[in-house]
Amino acid sequence: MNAVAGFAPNVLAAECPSRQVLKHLTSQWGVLVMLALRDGTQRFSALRRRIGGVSERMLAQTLQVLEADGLVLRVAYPVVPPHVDYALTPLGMAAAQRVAELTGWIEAHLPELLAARG
Amino acid sequence: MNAVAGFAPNVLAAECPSRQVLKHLTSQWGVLVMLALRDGTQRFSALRRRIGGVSERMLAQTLQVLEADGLVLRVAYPVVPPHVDYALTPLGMAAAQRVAELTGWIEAHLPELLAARG
DNA sequence: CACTACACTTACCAAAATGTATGTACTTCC
DNA sequence: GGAAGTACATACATTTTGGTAAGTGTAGTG
Repeated sequence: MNAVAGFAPNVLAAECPSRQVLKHLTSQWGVLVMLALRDGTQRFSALRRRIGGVSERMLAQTLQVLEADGLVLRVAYPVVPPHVDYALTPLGMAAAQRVAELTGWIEAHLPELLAARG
Repeated sequence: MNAVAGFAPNVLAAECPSRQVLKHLTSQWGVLVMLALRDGTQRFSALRRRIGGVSERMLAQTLQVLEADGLVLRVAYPVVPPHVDYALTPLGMAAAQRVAELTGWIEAHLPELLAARG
């Protein structure tokens, strides 16, 4: 399939660039941002209210990282007061689905998980 | 289904206990440990060699947290030199599957993800 | 008999993640 | 006209995370 194969990405390898993306996607706020954005385009402050406990600083930073990875799309309207929309790119939607499956599983099995704490 | 319903776990809520589990599973080394353990029971030092870049300290710590969550099973044989086996519990296997789907997706779409960096 | 392997633990330190507080420029609401 | 909302940036402090190095006790390996 890949004409320029010869290497296969592997997250278990320390030098593999996939590690970086993994870190971004599985960062504390990265996960929650992706999740929140699954419901569609939202503004910065809406996201902030939606994601419990996130600070402005962390939300801004996380969105920038995710945008740089091509997972999140940022659209700023040059108006006052500022208006900026955030949404998932097609790539981001695919990633967010996997993230949602993980978090969904956690939520569904939380009783069992908590029961493990003797 | 749930006789004692009245609350639904939601990772977007700051106080929800699911947040803790999420943090453990998506921690830098947590992800990789779960992934590595999918191949079956392994010993500490084998895991250490398998997971690129992990230190003894972090591996030990991560395994303990995952064990406390009921995701990883630790079996120590009282022999000298020490022999300890680590494996996924049934719960852990289910979780690891979701984790693997996420990392698998990242690995598969790494070219596109890296291309986003202009 | 020195050395390595095993599966850790502990102490110490550096680096990264994160929170808090503040400022911005302007507009709408009360 | 004072307050709140908007989407951040920036400086500073703190918390968390992670690395390094050393120690443990015994047994097999050269």
